[in-house]
Amino acid sequence: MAERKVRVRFAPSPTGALHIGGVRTALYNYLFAKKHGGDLLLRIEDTDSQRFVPGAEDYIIESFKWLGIKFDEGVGIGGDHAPYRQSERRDIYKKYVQQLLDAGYAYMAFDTPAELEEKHKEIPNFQYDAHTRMSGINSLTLSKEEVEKRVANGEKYVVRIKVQPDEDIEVDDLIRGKVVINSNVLDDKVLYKAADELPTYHLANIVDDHLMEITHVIRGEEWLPSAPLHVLLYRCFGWADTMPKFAHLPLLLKPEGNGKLSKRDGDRLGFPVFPLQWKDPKTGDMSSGYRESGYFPEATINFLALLGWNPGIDREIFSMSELIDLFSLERVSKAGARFDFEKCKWFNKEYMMMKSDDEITKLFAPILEEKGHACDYDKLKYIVSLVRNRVSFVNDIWNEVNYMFEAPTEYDEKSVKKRWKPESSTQIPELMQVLEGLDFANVEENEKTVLAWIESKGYNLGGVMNAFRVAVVGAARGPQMFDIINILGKEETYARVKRALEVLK
RNA sequence: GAGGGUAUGGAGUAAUUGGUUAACUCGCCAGGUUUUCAUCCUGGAAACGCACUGCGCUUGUGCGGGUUCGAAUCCCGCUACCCUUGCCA
Repeated sequence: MAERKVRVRFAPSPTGALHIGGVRTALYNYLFAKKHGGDLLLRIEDTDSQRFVPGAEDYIIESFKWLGIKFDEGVGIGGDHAPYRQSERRDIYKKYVQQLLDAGYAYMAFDTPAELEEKHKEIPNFQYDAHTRMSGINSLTLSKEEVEKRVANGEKYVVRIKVQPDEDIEVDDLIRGKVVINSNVLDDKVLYKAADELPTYHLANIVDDHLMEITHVIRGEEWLPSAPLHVLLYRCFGWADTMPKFAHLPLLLKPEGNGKLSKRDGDRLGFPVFPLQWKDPKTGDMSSGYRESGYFPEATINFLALLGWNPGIDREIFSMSELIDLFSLERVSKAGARFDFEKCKWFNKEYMMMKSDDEITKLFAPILEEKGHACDYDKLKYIVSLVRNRVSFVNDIWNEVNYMFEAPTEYDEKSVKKRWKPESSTQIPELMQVLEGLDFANVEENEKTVLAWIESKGYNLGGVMNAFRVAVVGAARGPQMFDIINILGKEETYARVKRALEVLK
């Protein structure tokens, strides 16, 4: 076979917000494609008319835009293989379904859902397959005339694949090696529904992957059991020689216990499982997103990349281009990866520390405004520079600087107990006298002066400064005191100390 | 029930493809630095069992065997968990 250009796809269903596991699948597809100079396509698999959710498609596109995962072709971009929305490819599927029917690889089945349910009840482990299909109502058991009559009457039927029994089907998986399944355990899966004139996933994904010249199918582990069916379909169509290679990714597991990570876990444990905030159009339920929670897209990507894959080197912080460079399916692990939210936060903090003061200040400015405070840009940048390494999120900065904008209304009990000593009541007024003649903007000079004074008096450095801190801030927190009073200014500092002395005694 | 997949400290994972003392990161604990917090630095516990600050062991990569001079890596059996089992994807 001639060397084909690598082409992979991410093919979500527009049934709601994009799950973070799906994001990781898309990421691995992206990394793989870019690593090999190939293309990544975005295909929308909306063949289930029942589960379609308006807005989901836009949500998906916006999510990837935020994350920095760029598609080369697909919905929202276009390309040579359009349309990329399966609901717009009806005629294509119809043609291929007919091909299967004509070749005898598939048949029409008229059994109603109720009839099938009945069979499930009657026969234990019932499945529509080689052993049971002859007792069904289908084009294999009905006369040609009867079938035609039913179709002409507009009777709803489905097309099922006719799986040949007693055959070992091999699936070569790039991550798991060879997986063999006997065709006896496969059922005659529904390929097409006449009711909405749409194929099911199984048929649509094979037809589209073939037509779109997909070379590698990288998808979640939940697809592994149906992979043999897909192999069968490639054979039925005569496309076996250009069949894509498969790679089934390990699942993202709940942080504790077992099972797939779900939306509920996020709600329950307090972390997002969606890239962007999502409001369910039906229920109105809000789900938080990484973006709104203050995660940087690069941090989210970095964290996700290392969940189920590792580059084999002792480093954890990687840019997208480094990830592309390092990525390989061989280093994807087989076992499901438990979602570690703490690690995710750590990543964000690392990225936070890599940002410039300007970047962070610009991100924080609107938050400050929201809190009802205005601040000169340069001053805000100065403030941000003082506290930025104490938080993991830009959103958390407010909690570190609120006292710079609002005088304390009460004093933290623990801090007072530990830091406000009897001698503080005399030392602090003395300190205020020392400060009186100083220019608060001269931080270094002031520090030098005050430290010298403390030493000359034989006071304890920590004792004086911490008491001062409690008086001004209201608690034992914050950056260096001389920076704080510089920001507050003389007037405000004196007012706060005065009040503290009255309250704390 | 059936079929498939997976298994290394609490979590993510590494281990030159059979090579000796199971590494790294997060988290946790302690110490140092500091004007509090954070950063930073150093150290530690943590992979088997138990009456878990300790003790034990037939030293331990889910469990039990086996092959081998040597096993997390290979073989056999088992267990647990996960996925699939829709006219969903």
